[in-house]
Amino acid sequence: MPNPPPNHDQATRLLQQRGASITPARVRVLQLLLAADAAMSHQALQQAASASGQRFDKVTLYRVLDWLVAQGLVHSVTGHDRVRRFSPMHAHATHAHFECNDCGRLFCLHGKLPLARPEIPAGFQPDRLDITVHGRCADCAASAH
Amino acid sequence: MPNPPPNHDQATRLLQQRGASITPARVRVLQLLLAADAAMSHQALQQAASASGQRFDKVTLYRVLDWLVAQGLVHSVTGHDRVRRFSPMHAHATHAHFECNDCGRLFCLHGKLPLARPEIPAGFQPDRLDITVHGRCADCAASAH
DNA sequence: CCCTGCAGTGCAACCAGGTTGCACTGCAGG
DNA sequence: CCTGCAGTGCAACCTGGTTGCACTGCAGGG
Repeated sequence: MPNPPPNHDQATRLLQQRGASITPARVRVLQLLLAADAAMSHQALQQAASASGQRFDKVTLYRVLDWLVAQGLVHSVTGHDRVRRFSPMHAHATHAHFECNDCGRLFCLHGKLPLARPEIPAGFQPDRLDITVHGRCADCAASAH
Repeated sequence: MPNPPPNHDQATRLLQQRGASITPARVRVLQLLLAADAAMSHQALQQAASASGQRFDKVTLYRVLDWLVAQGLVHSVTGHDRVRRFSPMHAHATHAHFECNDCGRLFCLHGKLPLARPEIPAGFQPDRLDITVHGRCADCAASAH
């Protein structure tokens, strides 16, 4: 590797910007999330971390993730398998997700969105809009052709 | 009450249309769902049923619900509290949901929708679109004003 | 230098939604 | 009457997630 650690730096920088204490668990989790192409479940994170030699307790992971979400650095999505998955919060106001029917993976879609809202009954106060597209991800579509 | 049971008839009729065996559990569950103004969790269903004198095992409920979903009579939504909630499937192709941040209840929105799709990366095969509006339901908004 | 306090971590027990395996019931058909 | 099968109930189980508590390491104050 020609240059310093990949998104380790970015992860550390993001944490520093928050003025928060920089612990190995936080750096590693954020780093993994930044490198991932799909949202990661707590379990995937634990495996990925321990595969690279850093073993964290699941409680530590949950707490780190809660903390990251509270800091606004990460957001969580619950798929229909009832498992929370996490991915780094990029700077788009509203964004959609894609959930694969076959492998269950969850991706963030970055394209811009149709911003029309559905009709809301009287008295309801809308706040945020979640859009999830279900279907087949590129990998599953390819392997099933 | 002037006329025969409320949506008991409707529930029975729907089941008959499917040519399926009509069991007390199926009728009662469908009846409760038809009467509800918000999507019901399995737990809420169990309580509601046993409050009206019909006690069902939770396994029975899960199976009845699975069956109803498979029949297309009911659909399930998973809120961010990771609990599945069920509501009768009406005849709208796409429809949105409203999830209350305060009480966690889930409502189906019946109005028509903006049908534009977000941009999908190459290779992905979209299939179905889920839209969930988060915010405060009428009750919670009123009691918090 | 020791004492205190506190954030982060790990371990173990726990909780709740959901599933599985199996035995029981009731009914239709031969 | 026997057989088969759908529906139901019970109990054990699985898993994602939470809670309580003890341990560690470090910063700040005497």
